[in-house]
Amino acid sequence: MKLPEASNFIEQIINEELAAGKFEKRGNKLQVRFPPEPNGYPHIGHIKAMCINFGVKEKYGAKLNLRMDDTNPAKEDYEYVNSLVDACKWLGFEFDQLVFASDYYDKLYEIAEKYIIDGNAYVCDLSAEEITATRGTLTEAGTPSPYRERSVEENLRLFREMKAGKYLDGAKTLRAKIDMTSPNINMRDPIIYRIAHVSHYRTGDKWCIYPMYDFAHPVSDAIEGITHSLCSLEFENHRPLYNWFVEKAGFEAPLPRQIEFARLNITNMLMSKRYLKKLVDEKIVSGWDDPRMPTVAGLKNRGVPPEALKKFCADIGVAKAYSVVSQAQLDSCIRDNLNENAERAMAVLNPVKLTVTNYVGEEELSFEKNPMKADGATRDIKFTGTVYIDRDDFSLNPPPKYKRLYKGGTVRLKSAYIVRCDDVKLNNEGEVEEILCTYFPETKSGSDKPSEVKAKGVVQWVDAKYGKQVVFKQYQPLLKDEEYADQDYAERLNLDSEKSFNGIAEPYLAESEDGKPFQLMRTGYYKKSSANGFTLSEIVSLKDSFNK
RNA sequence: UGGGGUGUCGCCAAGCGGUAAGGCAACGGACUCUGACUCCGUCAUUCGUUGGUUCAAAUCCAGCUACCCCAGCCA
Repeated sequence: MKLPEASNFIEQIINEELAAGKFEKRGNKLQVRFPPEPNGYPHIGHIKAMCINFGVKEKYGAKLNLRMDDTNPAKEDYEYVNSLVDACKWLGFEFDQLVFASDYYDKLYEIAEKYIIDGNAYVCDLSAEEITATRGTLTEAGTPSPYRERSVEENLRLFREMKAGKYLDGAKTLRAKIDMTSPNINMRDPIIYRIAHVSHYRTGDKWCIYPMYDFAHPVSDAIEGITHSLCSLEFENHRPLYNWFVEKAGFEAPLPRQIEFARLNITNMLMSKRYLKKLVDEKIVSGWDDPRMPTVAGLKNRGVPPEALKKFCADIGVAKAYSVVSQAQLDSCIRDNLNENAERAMAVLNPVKLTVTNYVGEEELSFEKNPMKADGATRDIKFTGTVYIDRDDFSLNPPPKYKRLYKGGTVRLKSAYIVRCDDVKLNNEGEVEEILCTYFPETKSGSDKPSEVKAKGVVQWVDAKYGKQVVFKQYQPLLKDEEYADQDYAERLNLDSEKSFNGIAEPYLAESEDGKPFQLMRTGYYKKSSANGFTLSEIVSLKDSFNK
């Protein structure tokens, strides 16, 4: 059998198993799953998990189910399952089936009865507080529940009564009979079913008992025939329990294997669901798709190409070491993709008038749509000699090596002409009101003739007559706020209260008629120290363009 | 103080007993009608630490140390 080249330790494990013939019985057909709980919108952390799972699907021709781990009716809703499905679609990930843990409720119930019959589970009358108290601590063993030795018949009767709705929430639980003295606290008779008279978004009021994750997840995996159950590091301690539930349920080999990897952290980006939900609920942001959100919807809204996110995930790799990836690495992937694919437009965010005093009339100039594409596609832009340039592109006191415009200096108006600044009009406050220039006809963009006149810099401009004015919606950056951010978590992400986080410092967004996004790339900063090249905040979705 | 994990360049991360890949960042320089892009060059005698095994160790063994996870009827 020819094995694909493993690109991470998980695939390495898979290759070893394949080589050992572990899956021959099932024709070496593998199966994985992406199992979010539909209780929030997926964020960039989910994308990493998707890339890992869909990566196995693509590399090994495995089957992949998108499974909603919906075992806690209190938090889940269709709004979230839709957001999860949308995220997969947008990222171009095709799953084989959309399944729900709640599809398995009947089967899960049957297996729970089997545990009882086999003497592996019992109904416990202890209250939540009592269970906590008897569970022991990290260093002390727990004590067995007084209900631990009930007969199979009694357990079965009680469990059926639980299901029938005879008891109040919290009155009883079904517990796995494992080992109250286990050093692994997860093995100290964990709860399998709890009573909750809560309506479920899919099963309605059919059930008043709901399975716990620790039981439902491994068994769902086994039911589906999952071979590799990939999850994040915090479930490592649950693995023995995962195996216990699968084995005691009586499934046949090859049994699903849980493999854990480190979840994604990015500097200056807070991704905890609790935090994001709070931002949405308290209307700090416009919604889950606010462009400042690290959600898939937010990223999409911001103009981030899905391919850039996949590239990012491929670049950062998969490992078990706790890590915080620098946001610069994400930005780099986005920039690369945008630079390659985005159509260009010129825009000025902070306009100042520039008049070419020796220019009369108007003409059409050719503007390259994307200098990275070899097709030479252009669009026409009009020039009348009166334009706006960005205030940052002119200086009254030019520092050394300044490459843009200043009095007496020259600069090229991109795609147009080289101009020389002759004079500047100031207003009462001493601010620049108008820049007066002379242009050099022979320097017209595209002309082959070498000109005497040279310009070191190039600036963007917008024609005063034909340029479109767009109202930018400028978002306030989200700042670290004790009220919204988990302090410890924030500290680990190197959050600096002085700086904005969640990826955007100054997002400018504008709506257009055709909804087609344009990428605005500002020219670099003079000061290399602050940013050599643009940062993410300078590449924004411009849903309209100037001089279009 | 119990158990489970992890420690390789500023940040990710390969490496799996034969003498430290790659990406991001940074720094030089070339080029440029976006100070971008592109290009070329620099960037770990050293792999948490101390010992041991070996002709040979980041890789094997032992001790130490740091950090992360676990005591929800959440996932």
